[in-house]
Amino acid sequence: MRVVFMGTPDFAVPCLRMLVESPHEVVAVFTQPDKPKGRGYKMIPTPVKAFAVEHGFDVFQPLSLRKGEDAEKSFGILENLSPDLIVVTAYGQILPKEILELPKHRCINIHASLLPKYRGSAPINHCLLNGETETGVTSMLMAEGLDTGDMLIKKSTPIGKNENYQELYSRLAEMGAEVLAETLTAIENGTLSPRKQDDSQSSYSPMIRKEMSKLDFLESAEKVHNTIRGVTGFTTLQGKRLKVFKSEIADYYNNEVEDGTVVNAENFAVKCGDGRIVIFNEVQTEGGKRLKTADFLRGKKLSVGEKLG
RNA sequence: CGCGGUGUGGAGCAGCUAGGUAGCUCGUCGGGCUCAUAACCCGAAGGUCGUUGGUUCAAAUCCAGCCGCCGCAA
Repeated sequence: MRVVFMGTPDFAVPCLRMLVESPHEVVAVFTQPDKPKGRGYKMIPTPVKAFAVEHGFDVFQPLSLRKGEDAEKSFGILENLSPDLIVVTAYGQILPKEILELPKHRCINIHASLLPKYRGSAPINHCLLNGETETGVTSMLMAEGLDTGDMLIKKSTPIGKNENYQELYSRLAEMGAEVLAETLTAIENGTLSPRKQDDSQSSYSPMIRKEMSKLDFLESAEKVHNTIRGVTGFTTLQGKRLKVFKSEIADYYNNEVEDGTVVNAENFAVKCGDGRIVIFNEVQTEGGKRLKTADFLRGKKLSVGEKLG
């Protein structure tokens, strides 16, 4: 099949790689425009673009597919390419009806959740924030609504108790490629069996806002832990910003100190609102590297009784 | 030219403000103690102090450029 691929972040790369390794022909790659990013406003290509360029694909980066000059041009390009299928995953743009109906086999989307739950742009984060124990990847036939299309193939996986966003993200990205492969096979064999989503069971996961990652030690240890896992928590230690990447919940309690107090300086254990303790396992201060707590504490003096936040 | 931090033996840091013997915690190696241990004791190896140049009798430390890593912001 002649396939057009649309995707933007790392999550989409395994799917594109899968297409490269398949017998299908990738005729074009669409990705979001490069944006000035990082310190000094350097222009950074999207991961999908970097991969696509490396493999010699034509890359298009329209500002919008829905309106304006770019949208018209893009539609013209797609018409000319006359793809059999458009594969979309984590592209970051909504496709207009004309495009959805253009390819012979329509457009399919790879989404990182067990639909109809966690529709929207940040399913993985919200899954972790809510302390889900299972998630997965679903492929669907794209419809006009946001992630509302009929489901094709769904794979699930348990979520580790202390698994964080990055870990789950990369697992699901690989799983996405598997789901895509199976979906393509089904399309070729004509064995697709689209299933409608049960809208009454649906939920929506909006974009992550900075404020969501601020740790609030008045909350329960579980909530704090889930924030760390889902969106990488941050707080303040000795006047400096401290990011927390990994954590676990201790099996003991402490109701004698204020919330947010360090109760063990040897493993960076902090008391939370419900009296339970969260242990930080991987942290980073501004200017510093990301470190395992053991390494972090070798150079940083931390004492019991210190308050965070 | 967005703001700021940082680069010191294998790891994490101190030392730099007021230039002049390279320090701490840990790891590694050797030995000892112990029924035994990631515990304890003794000892050893290992560093062009990111890089280039400047100031100086003397630079990890002061000055300038370059490179790398990171926080904020976008």
